[in-house]
Amino acid sequence: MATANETLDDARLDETFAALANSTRRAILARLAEGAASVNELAAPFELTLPAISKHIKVLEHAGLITRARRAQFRPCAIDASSLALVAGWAEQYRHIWDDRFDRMDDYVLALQNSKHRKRDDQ
Amino acid sequence: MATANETLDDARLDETFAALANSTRRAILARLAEGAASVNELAAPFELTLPAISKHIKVLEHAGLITRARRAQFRPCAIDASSLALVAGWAEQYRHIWDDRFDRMDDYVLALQNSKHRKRDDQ
DNA sequence: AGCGTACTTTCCATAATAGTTAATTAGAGG
DNA sequence: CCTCTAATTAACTATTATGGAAAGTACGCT
Repeated sequence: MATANETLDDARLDETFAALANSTRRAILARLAEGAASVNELAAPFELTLPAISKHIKVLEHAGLITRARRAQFRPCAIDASSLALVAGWAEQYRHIWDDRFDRMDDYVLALQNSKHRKRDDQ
Repeated sequence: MATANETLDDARLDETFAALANSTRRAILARLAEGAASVNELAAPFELTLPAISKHIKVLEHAGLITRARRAQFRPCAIDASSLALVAGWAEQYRHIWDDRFDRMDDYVLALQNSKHRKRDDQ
C-alpha cells in the first residue's frame, strides 16, 4: 500500500515544498490564514505586478495549498489545509531527531521510518 | 525583534523548502535519519551519477539539513535537525486550520499569526 | 453596446536547477 | 612514486522558475 503511493506522495511533496520555497507565496498563505481574499487584496502588500501575483496564486493552487471560487469577476482564494498537513506530517517523521524527549511520538513514526515492508490498517 | 529576523528566516525557509522540494534529497535525508553515511553509500540506491548526488548533498548542507565531517578520504554526512525543526515549526503555525480540535494549540500560535506589533518574552 | 474592474494569458528575458561526462583533488597504501 | 578509492569541480546542455509588459478574457453596470 505504502509503496504504490510513494511516488504520488513524492510528486505532491515536490510540488508542495517547491510552492513553499518562496517568501511571496508563504506571505500570501499567511494572509489567507486570516481569511479568504481576492487577488487584488493579496497583491496589495507586494511590489510585484498583478500578473506575477496571479502566477504565484496559480502555483499555490496547483500544489493544493489554496482553493479558489468564482464570485462575479472576483476569484477569491482560501487556504486549504490538506497539503499543509502533509508538510507537517512529513516533518513530524523527524521530530525525534531534534526532540529527544519522544513526548508525542508513537508507533506511527517508527512505522513510517522503516515502512518498506510493513503493512498497516489504520489511516 | 521578530521583524528584523523575518528576512533572515525567510531566506532560510526559502533555502530549506527548496532543498526539500526534491524526492532524491528527501530520500537522502530519510536514509541519514537512520544514521550517518558516506557519499557513495548515499548514492547507491539511485540511478544518478555521483556528481549529481554530490550536488544534492551540497544543497542539503547549505540548507543546514545535514552536516559533514572528514574521515580519511570519506566525507560522512549526518542529518541536522535544526532546519527540520524550522519546517515543523513553520507548519505548526497552521495546525489549527486542518486540526479544528485545537488540542495542542497554545498562545504561541495565535501570537505568531498576528505578531506584527506584539512583543513576547518567552522563546 | 460600451466602459470599468478584476484577473489571466502570452511572450519575452534572465537566472536558477538538474543532470551528464570529463578532469581534478585528496588521502590510503603498496 | 604509483595507483586505487572517494569525492568534488568544471564545462556543458536542457528544463524550469521568476519577473515584466502587453494583450486578452470575464463579469457587472449604465
